[in-house]
Amino acid sequence: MQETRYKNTINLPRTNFAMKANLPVKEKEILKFWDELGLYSRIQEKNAGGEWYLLHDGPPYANGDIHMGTALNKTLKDFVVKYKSMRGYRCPFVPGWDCHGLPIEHRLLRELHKTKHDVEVLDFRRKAKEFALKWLGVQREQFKRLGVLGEWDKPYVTMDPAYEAKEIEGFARLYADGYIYRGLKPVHWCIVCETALAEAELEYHDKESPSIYVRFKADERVNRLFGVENASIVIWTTTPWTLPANLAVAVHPDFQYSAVRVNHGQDAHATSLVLASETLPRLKDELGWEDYEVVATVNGAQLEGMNCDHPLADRKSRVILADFVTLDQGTGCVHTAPGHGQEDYEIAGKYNLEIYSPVDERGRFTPEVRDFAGKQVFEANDLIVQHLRSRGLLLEATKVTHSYPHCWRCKSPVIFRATRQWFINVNHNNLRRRTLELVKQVRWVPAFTEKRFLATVEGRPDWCLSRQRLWGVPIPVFYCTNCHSPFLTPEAADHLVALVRKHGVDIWFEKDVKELVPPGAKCTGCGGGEFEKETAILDVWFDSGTSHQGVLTQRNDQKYPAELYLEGSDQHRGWFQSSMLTAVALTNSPPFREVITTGWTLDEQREKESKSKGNITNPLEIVQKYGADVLRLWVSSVDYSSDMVVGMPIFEQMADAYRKIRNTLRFLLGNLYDFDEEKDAVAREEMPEVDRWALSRAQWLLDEVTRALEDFEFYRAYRRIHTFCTVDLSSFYLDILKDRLYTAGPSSRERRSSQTVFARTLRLLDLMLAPILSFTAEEVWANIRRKNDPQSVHLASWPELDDSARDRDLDERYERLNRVRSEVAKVIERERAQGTIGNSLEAKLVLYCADEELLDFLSSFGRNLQMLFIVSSVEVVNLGQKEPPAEAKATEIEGLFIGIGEAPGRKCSRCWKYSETVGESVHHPEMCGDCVKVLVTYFGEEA
RNA sequence: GGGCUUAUAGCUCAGUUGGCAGAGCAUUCGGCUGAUAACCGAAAGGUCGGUGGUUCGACUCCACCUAAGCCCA
Repeated sequence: MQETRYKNTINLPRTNFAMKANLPVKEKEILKFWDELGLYSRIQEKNAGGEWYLLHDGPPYANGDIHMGTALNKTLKDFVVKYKSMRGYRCPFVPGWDCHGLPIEHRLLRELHKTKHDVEVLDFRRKAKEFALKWLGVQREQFKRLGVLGEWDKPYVTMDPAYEAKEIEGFARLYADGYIYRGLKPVHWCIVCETALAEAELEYHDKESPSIYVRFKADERVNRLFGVENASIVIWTTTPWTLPANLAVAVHPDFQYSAVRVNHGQDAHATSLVLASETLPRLKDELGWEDYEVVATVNGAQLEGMNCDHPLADRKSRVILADFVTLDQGTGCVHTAPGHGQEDYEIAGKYNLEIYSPVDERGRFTPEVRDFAGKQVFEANDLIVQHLRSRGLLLEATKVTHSYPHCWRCKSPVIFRATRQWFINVNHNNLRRRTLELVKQVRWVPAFTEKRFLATVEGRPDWCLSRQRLWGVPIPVFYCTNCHSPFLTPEAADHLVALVRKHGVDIWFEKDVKELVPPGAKCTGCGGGEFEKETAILDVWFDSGTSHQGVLTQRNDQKYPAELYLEGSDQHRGWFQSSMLTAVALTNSPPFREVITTGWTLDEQREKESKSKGNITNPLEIVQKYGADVLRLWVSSVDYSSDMVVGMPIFEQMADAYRKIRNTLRFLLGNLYDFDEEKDAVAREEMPEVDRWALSRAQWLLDEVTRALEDFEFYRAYRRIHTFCTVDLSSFYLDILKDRLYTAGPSSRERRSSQTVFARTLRLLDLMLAPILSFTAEEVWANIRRKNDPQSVHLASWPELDDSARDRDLDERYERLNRVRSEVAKVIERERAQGTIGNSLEAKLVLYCADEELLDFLSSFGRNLQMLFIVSSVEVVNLGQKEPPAEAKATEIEGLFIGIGEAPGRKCSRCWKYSETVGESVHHPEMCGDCVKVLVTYFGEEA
C-alpha cells in the first residue's frame, strides 16, 4: 500500500530520447533539419576567418552506385572536415567527380550496340555527358545520406568548361615547356576493328600459338668470349610474326650463360648454342638433346653490346641486358621487338633502339618486310617458321596453349603494335628527380607509403597521355597540313582556352579547325596556314591529375596547395602520382602537404569483393538496415591504413556497439530532466570524491580522443569512447550512482553533484562523438542545448581541455579500488552460485587485511565502500599477524581476504538496502533511517 | 615473377627499449526487474599465420615459407 507513495519519491530517469534509435527514419529528419538550417554554409561562415585546413577530394568515377570503398573514403574525409571545423579551421569540402573516360564510353557503346567508328561524335558525347550527370546525381544523394557535409550544390566536375579550359591550359604550358612529345609506343591493337584497345577492353581466352626455338648466329666477339667457333644465341617465342621486327636479344646481367655443343642430330658440331645455364636441364628435354657438352660459361653482363645476325633480314640484332629476363620459360635469351612488346619497348629507350613495327592497322606486314609483305601476321606465322627451318635456324617448333588477350568486341586475338602517341617526358627538366625531392616535403601516412610512392615514381615510364577515344578532353594540338608538324603556340593555346572556357570542350568537335586556331596562324615549321586537328583525347588521369589547377587555384573557397589528400592505395600510381607530376611540372611544388593512404575492403575471408563471388557488402544496404551512424561507427572503428574486413556479422556487432553508446547517452540524459546547470551545478571542490574521479576521467578521455583525431587515428578515438562508456560509466560509475540519483533528495547536494557530472560528461561525449556519430550527436544536442548554444552540434566548438580537473592520484586510487571491486564481485558470484544471495544488496562484506597499507587504503573510503561495491554493509578488519577466519576467501590481491554473509537488518522498501534502522520509524516502519530523513526533508513527511 | 603491405581470442583492436599474452564486444552461465527489445557479474575462449635462427629468455629481432591485398609485369 505504501509502495506507490514511496515510488513517487524515487527520482527515476525520464527522457524522450528513445532507446530504439530507428536511425533509418530519424536520420532523414536530421538531414532535412541540416538542409533547412543551411548547416554547411553556416559552418563556412563561422570559420571564414579561421586558419585554412583544406582537404581536396579525389573525384570518384561517375558511374554506378557508391560502394564500400567510396563510402569509407567519403566518411573518413567527413570525420576530418567535421573535426577540423569544430576546431575553428576553415575547411570547405568541395566534392568532385571524374566524368570522362572509357568505362562510360564502353557502357554507352554497349547499350547502343555500336563501335566508336559508327557513332556521331557530338551526339555520343552528349549522351556520355547525360550518363555522367545522371550518376553524379545518384552518388551525390547517396553521399549526402551518409551524413557527409560538403558543397554539394557546387561540386567540381571534370567536364565543366572552366575545368576543361584549365586542363587544356595546363597541357599547353607543359607543351611550351618541352615536357610533351609525340612518340611511338606499342599498344594492344585489334586488327579486325582496326583500333587500339585499352587494358579494360581486353578479354583473356586460351589460344593455341606456335612455340619455337630459334638460333641467332652470333658474331666473332661472342665466339671469342666462349672460346668456340660458330656460336648461336637461342631464343624462344610464341609469336613468330614478331621476328621480322626483332632488333635485339635480351639477357639477364646476373645469370650464367653457357655455350653448349650438341653431338647428334641436324646441329651436331655445327654450332655452339648459347643459353642460360639454369635452363639447360629443362631444355635438353624439350629440345631432345641426349649427347651434349657444356663448352664454356660466362656472366650475362659480359655479353652486352655484342651482335647476332637477324634470322630473316640482312641486319644485326644486338645483345642487351634486361632485368625482366626470367628462367622459368624459354632460354634466358629473350627475343626483343620494341614495336611489339611492352617490356621490349621500355628497354628500347635505354639502348636507343628504334620502335620498329612494320605492321599496318589491318595486321599486315608493310612492304619493307622482305618475303612476307602484305601477309596478315597470324597467317604469316607458319610461313616464317618454314623460312627459319629452311635456313637451318629453327631448333624446335611445337604448339602451346596459353591465355591470350582477345578483343572484347569481336573476340579475335589482338596484337601489340606501336603507334604514335603523346607522352609526358618524366625526365625533362629533371621532372622525376625534382618530384622525388619534393616527395620528401610531404607527410605520408602511414609512413611506409612514402617509400612506396618513391618507388613508383622512380620506376615509371614516360606518361602516355593520348587515347584514341571519343569521351574526353581532346589533345589540343594542330598539325600543319603541309609539313605535318604539330602546332601549338602559346597564342594558339590562349585562343583555344578562351573558346573552351566559353563554350565547353565540345567546340573542338563542333567547329572547323579554322575557327579553333587564331586568325592568321602560321605553321612554325613551314609557314603554312592550313591545319588539321589531333583526333586523340587525353588520358582521364590527366583530367583528375590537374584538379589542383582546375579546382584549388580557381575557386574562392579553395587554395593551393591542399593540406590533405586521402585515398586508397591504388592512387599511388593513380591520382597521387598524376597530381604530383603535373603539379611539380607546372608549379614546382607538391599539391598536398599530407597524403593519407587507406587500404581496401575485403570480405570475411580477407578476399577481394567481387560481383562473381557475390561477397559484396553494399553500404546502402547497411544504411537502410542499421542507419548511416552505424556505418560511420564502423568506419571509425577500423584501422584504415591496412585492408579492412566487411560483412554483415561485423555490422551486426557495430550495431551492438552503437546501442551501448546510445544507451549510455540516454541514461545520462534521463537523469537530467530536473537539472538546470546554471542554477543547480555543484562546484568540483564540494563534490563527493567519486564524482571528482568521474570528471577527471572525462578529461583524460578528451585528451586522448583529441590526440587520436589530430593523428587521424579514428579507431583509437572510437575505442577510447566505447571503453569509457562501458567500463568507466556503465559498469562502474553509473551503476553505483543509481542509488544516489534515485533515492537521495531531488535537490540534495549529492544528487545535484552527480547531475553536474552527468551534464558535463554528456556534453563532452556529445561533442566528441559529433564528427563520427553525426546524426546521433545532433539528436542528443537537441536535448541538451543551452540558450546560447548554436542550433547544431556541428556548429559548436571542440571542447577545451580542463587540465585542472585531471587528477592522476584519484585515477590511480580508483583503479586500485576497482581491482578490489573485481575480487568482491567474484566472491559474491560464488555465493550466488550456491543460491545464498541474489541481489548484491543482500550481502554484507568483511574485508580482512593482512597488510596495513591495504587496510589504510580501504578504510579511507569509509562508509562509501558500501556504495562502491553495491552491498548493504562493509566491514574492514585488521588481520594483523592472525590467520583469516575459515569462511574468508583468499583473493588475487596479496593480503586481502573476503568474508561474505547476510546483511544485518531488514530490506528498506524504498532504497532496497538492508539496514538495522528499518522499523525504527513509526510512520514509515518499512523504511531505513536514511530514506526517512529524505522523506522528512524533501517530501514533508513526518518522522 | 617483382615492389610495397598485412597476419595476436569468433569480431574490432592493445601489447612501450625482447621479461608470466591483454581490453571491449560476441558466446555460455547467473543476477536484477527502479536504464527493461535495457542494466550488472562470472566463466570459457590464444602453439601470437608456419618453419628455422639469434638470445638465459622472442608476439617483439633475423631468414625463409604460406595465405591475402594494392600496384606492376
